[in-house]
Amino acid sequence: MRSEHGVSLAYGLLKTLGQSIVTGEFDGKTFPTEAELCQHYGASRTVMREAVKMLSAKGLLSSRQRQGTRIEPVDNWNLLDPDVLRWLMERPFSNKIFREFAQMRLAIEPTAAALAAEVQDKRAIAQIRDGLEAMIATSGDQEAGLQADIDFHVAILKASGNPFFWRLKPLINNALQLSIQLTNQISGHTASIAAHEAVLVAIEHGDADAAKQASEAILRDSLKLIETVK
Amino acid sequence: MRSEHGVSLAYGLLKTLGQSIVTGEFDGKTFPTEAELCQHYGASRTVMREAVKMLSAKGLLSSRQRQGTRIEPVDNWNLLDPDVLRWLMERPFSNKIFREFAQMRLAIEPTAAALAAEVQDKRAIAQIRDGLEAMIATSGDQEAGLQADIDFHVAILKASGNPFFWRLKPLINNALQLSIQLTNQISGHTASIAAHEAVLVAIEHGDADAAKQASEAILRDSLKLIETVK
DNA sequence: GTGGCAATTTTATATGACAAATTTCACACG
DNA sequence: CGTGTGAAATTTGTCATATAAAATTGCCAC
Repeated sequence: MRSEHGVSLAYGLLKTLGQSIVTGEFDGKTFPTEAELCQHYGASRTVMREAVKMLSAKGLLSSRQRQGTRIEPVDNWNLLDPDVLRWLMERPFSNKIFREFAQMRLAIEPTAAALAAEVQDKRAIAQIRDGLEAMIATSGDQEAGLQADIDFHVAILKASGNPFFWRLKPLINNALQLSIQLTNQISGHTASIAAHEAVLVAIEHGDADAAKQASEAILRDSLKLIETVK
Repeated sequence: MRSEHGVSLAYGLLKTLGQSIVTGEFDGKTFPTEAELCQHYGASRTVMREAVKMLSAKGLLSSRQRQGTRIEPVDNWNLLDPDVLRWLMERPFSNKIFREFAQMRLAIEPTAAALAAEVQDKRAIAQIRDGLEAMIATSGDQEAGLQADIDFHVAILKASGNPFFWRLKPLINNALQLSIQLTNQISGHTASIAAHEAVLVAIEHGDADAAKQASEAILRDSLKLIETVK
C-alpha cells in the first residue's frame, strides 16, 4: 500500500531524516540549515523543504525565518502518527516505547471489544472470526500466524464502530510486526487461541462485559511478555 | 504557541485546504491539479506543493505522477492529528465525532488516572491539584473555568507517565475548546467539582481503582451531555 | 552604555525549465 | 475488426536561481 512513498526523493528524505531525528543523531548539535541538509544529502532545496515540511506536520521539526530549523521537544512529536511511531520502535533500545504502547492498547482494546459486543456489526464481526480462523489454520507458519493475530485485533477495533479506535490499525500493525525483533517470538499467539476465541464468542453473544474481560486478559499477557524484556 | 503557523502562506494553505477537504467541498469533483490550485488560491507552485505535502503527511491526500492528487479515503485520515481532528470538529454537524471522541476519552482517561495513582509523580499530581483549584477559583468566569477543567484532565494524562496518553493533550484541548459551540455550555464543570476532587484524592492516596471509577464517572456524565445534542 | 541603523543570515516565496511516469490515442499490422 | 506498439499529452517530481521577509548581530554615533 502506497509503494510510491518509498521511491520519491521527498519521501525518501522524510524517512531518512525522521529516523535520524528520533535516533538522536542531531542531539547536541544544532540542526543543519537547509543549505547544509541539501549538501549533505545531495538533494535540491525543493525536495528538502518538502521533507522538512512533512516532518513539521508530524511535530518533529519547526522552522522560522533567520533562526533556522529546530527539532521540537519530544512532547510535541506526534507519537500517534504511524511513521513517527515506527521510527521510534525501529531504533535500538526501544523496549520502553513498546511497553508504553502495550499499556495504551490495554486501555483501548477492551473498551473496543465491549463496544463491538454492543454494536453488533455483522460484517466486522465476521472479519474477527476470519482472523481467528486464520490464526488456527496458520499455527505452523510464524509469519502468517502473526498477520492473522494482527487482523484479529484490528477487526475488533473496526467492529467497535468508533473511528478513533479504528485509526490505531496502522500503529498496531507496525508495533506487532516489529515486536518480533524485541521478544524474539510471535507474541505467543499460538498459545492463546483459546483466549482469542473467548473474546470473539463474547462479542458474538453481545456480552460486553465478558468481551472486555477476555480482551483485557489477552493484553495483560502480552504486556507481561514485553515487560520481561530488559 | 507556534503562532507562525497562522501567518506563512504554506501554513495558511494547509489550513484552508484541510478545512475544505474535511467539509467535503471537493466531493464528487476530481481534486484540482497543482496548476489549478495555484490559480485558484493565487499561490506559487512551491508553497502549494508544500501544503499538499503536509496534508499528505496527515493522510488526507496522496499524489502520483501523471494521475494527479487525490483525497484519501476517510479511513486513512489521521484522526489523531490535532489539525485534522480540529478541522473535523469545526465543521457543521460534527456531533458524531464529538461523541466518538468522548467515547475514546472514556477508554483512556480512567486508565490514565489509575496509572497516575500508581506512578505517584508528585510534580504532575501537583498540576492536577492546580487545575482543580483553578476550577474552584474561577467558578464565575466561564472561559477561565473551561481552561482549568482542561488543565485538570491533561494533567492526569501527564501524571500517568505514558507518553501516548500525554499526547492526547492537544486533541483534548481542541475538543473541549470547541465543545462549547456544540453544547452551548461549559461541559458542566462547575457542577462536578466534587467529582473532579474525588479523582484527585484517589490519585493522591494511590488508590488506582477509586481513581479509575471516579474518572469514569466524570466522563460518563460528559458523554451523556454530548449525547443529548441531536 | 545605549539607542538605533545597517549588515548578515536563514527561511519563505516565486518562476522557469526539464525529467519521469502513466495514460491516451492513433496507426500499422495481422 | 482486433491488437499491439509507439508517439503524444498530461501531471507530478526535481532542479536551479532569484528575490523577499524576518530576526539577529554588530557597529556607530551620541
